[in-house]
Amino acid sequence: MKHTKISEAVVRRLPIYLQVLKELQHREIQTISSQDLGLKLDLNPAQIRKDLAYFGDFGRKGIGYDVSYLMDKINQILKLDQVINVALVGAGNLGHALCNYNKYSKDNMKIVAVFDAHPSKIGSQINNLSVLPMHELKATVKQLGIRIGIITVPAFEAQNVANLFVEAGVEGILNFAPAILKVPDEVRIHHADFTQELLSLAYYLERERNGNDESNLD
Amino acid sequence: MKHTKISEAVVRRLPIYLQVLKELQHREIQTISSQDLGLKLDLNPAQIRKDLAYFGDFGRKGIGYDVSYLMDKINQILKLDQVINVALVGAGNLGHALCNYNKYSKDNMKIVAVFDAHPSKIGSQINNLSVLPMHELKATVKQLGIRIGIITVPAFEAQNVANLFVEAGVEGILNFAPAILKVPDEVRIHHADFTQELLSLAYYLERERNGNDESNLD
DNA sequence: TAGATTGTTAATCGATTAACAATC
DNA sequence: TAGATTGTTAATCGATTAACAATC
Repeated sequence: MKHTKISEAVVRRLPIYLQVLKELQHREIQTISSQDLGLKLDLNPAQIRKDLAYFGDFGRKGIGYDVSYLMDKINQILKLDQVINVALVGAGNLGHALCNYNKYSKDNMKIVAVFDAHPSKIGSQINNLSVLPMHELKATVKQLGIRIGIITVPAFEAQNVANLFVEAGVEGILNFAPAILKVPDEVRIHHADFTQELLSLAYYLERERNGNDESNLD
Repeated sequence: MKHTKISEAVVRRLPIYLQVLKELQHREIQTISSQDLGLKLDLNPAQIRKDLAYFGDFGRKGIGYDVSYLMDKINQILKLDQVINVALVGAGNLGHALCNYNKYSKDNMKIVAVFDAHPSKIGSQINNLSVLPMHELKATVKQLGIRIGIITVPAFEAQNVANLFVEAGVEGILNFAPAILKVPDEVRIHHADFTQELLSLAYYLERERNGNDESNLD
């Protein structure tokens, strides 16, 4: 099946498949069926087959999917078969955490430059990268062919940083600040705002465990 | 409109509404229409009205929504009108980032205990909380009435930590580790795995900008 | 061969959007 | 009053699931 436009829901599941496949490979399991993948991920096997079939015929009838082969294919689909350079702005704790994480990750996305606006941060080392001042952002992005920008600054500065990234020519932005950012349509923006995950989690808690027995909302 | 079961998609939008409302309140704007909210958030106004109408009649025909009133209502819906105590396991950079962020946030979710397995971390201070050893987790959760657990440990330890949280009786878990965790149905689990956001972002990049002009996937 | 499992079509389910009467 | 905007029903759109022929 070819090039219907792929829905976001499908794309968001691909990294999850990849995660499980990595684990299977680690455990030296050669082959997996959509059935078993579905069990691991709480997903319908038909959905998994359909997701994968958008991109090609990766499985074998009667057998299932070859783990390594499928990993390769999903990596290709996600464009992780090429090196993708990433820049990060905001050398705080979160910025540190991402850089560190990245250091140990085995995929082709690499944070290759870190920026911060605060003079006290500039020049400090985050795993063998020197923190650079903001005015070097544009030139660095061009020079290193950086294609993705990560924003880990406070909310009130996030839009400015996004503007700088757009101006510098990145294709995608991953924003960790709790702010809604406006960018041109051709730049893809993803939000990774954990406060939102936390707040929506609260919805599912039981109400009023102790005392304070107010009437209901409605 | 009352108690149809509310879909997850709706619940996940509530914190976003809250975010915009906060900003409007800050700018001393009293009232907003679904139209204008929709413009700010790139959402269909009908959807916003429908989302809110699941929970009550919060708007006024011909006028719109009162900003403060709607904030109060959404806070109630999300149960943020009560104090919700949170524990965090994993005092690394990411753990630090979350604690710090939390310190400045004005809502009622508070990280009130931090744990780590590593002896060198135990006893160290993260904004006026002492990092506690894992064996105190259960008792502390009970004692402080902790209802949500945050996991910021490496992937291979995440399931163990989740088990401890479940055993201690938390109602919800926010997992930052790139791992699929199994928990009983009665415990709600949300994932905040930025690697997945990053990988799915890569999908939307242009393919092969320089050289290496391979044939297509299919 | 018989059993397993894919890729795909058709059926179902759910979420988004349009439209509009009610009303501020 | 006239204009604006809600809450809600009906229409549309899209995503998930079931079912099954093809085939390893």
